[in-house]
Amino acid sequence: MPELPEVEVVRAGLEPVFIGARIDAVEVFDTRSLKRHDARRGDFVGLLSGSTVISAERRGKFMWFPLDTGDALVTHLGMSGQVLLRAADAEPDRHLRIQLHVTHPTHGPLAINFVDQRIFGSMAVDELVQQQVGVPGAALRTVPSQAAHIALDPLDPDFDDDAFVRALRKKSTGVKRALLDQNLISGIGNIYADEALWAARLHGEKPGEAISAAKARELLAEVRSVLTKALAEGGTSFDAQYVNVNGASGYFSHSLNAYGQQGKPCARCGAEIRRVTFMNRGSHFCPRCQRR
DNA sequence: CTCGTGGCCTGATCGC
DNA sequence: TGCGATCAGGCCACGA
Repeated sequence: MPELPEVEVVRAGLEPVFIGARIDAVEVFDTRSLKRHDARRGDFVGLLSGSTVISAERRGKFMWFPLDTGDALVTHLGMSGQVLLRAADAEPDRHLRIQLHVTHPTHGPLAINFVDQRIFGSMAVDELVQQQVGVPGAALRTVPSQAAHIALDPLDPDFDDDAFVRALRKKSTGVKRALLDQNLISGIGNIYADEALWAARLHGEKPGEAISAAKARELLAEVRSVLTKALAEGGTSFDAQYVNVNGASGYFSHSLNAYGQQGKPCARCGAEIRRVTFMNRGSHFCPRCQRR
């Protein structure tokens, strides 16, 4: 459920208290939350203990926190993950999977709780690698090896619009599948895919190769618009002290035009929004505005 | 190589 | 009241 805007809100909220914090101790309550951690690189707890966080980064839905050891703590929220900032002596949260005990130079001792009901998310310690990605001539990027295959997100200044349009227009598969392909464009999940397709008046099952270059650029513009609006709403709604992204209450649901709107009139033409199952997930669209 | 499907996972909800 | 089935969808492994 957390897509780019929600993940960015978490990243930005953690940044001021995480940067400069030393990780004193780590408790893993459920090893399933370490499924993306490669144990051959070493013990998760051992690799983190005693290290200091340098920065807070994000690409698409991956977040990572480079450490003074040269590695990075990688976090993916999956479907239901949260990173909750708590007082050091706070009561444990429900579904607490991993807890970091940290000390920050000015904020003092804190607990950082990785909470994840459905365990689609994860934490890992991974090595950082350098890569060339994005528009030609863009500066080298440093990224965890496990996120190196993830494309830049469309809000990244180095995102290559031309390359995206070319790649989309070579695909025989539906445009929604392409929007959800994190190797092509990152940060978009089911909700904002449906929203962007509605705004661009595109049916999600329309093959990429059947979309004109102009329409592809329009879609990209709508993707950016949807993500930017959600980011602006999310950025104002969270508590600076406690970061809390929750699929139910934290979602920017009051401004949705397609997702979850089945049975309601289309805000543009009044036709009834439909919901169908596509790619094993719900797809919401206006049958009049969005023709296949 | 591209494309499409199944599996992981828990809790809320629904029908009987 | 209880119980099984269904649904939600992030990513990845795998097979065609």
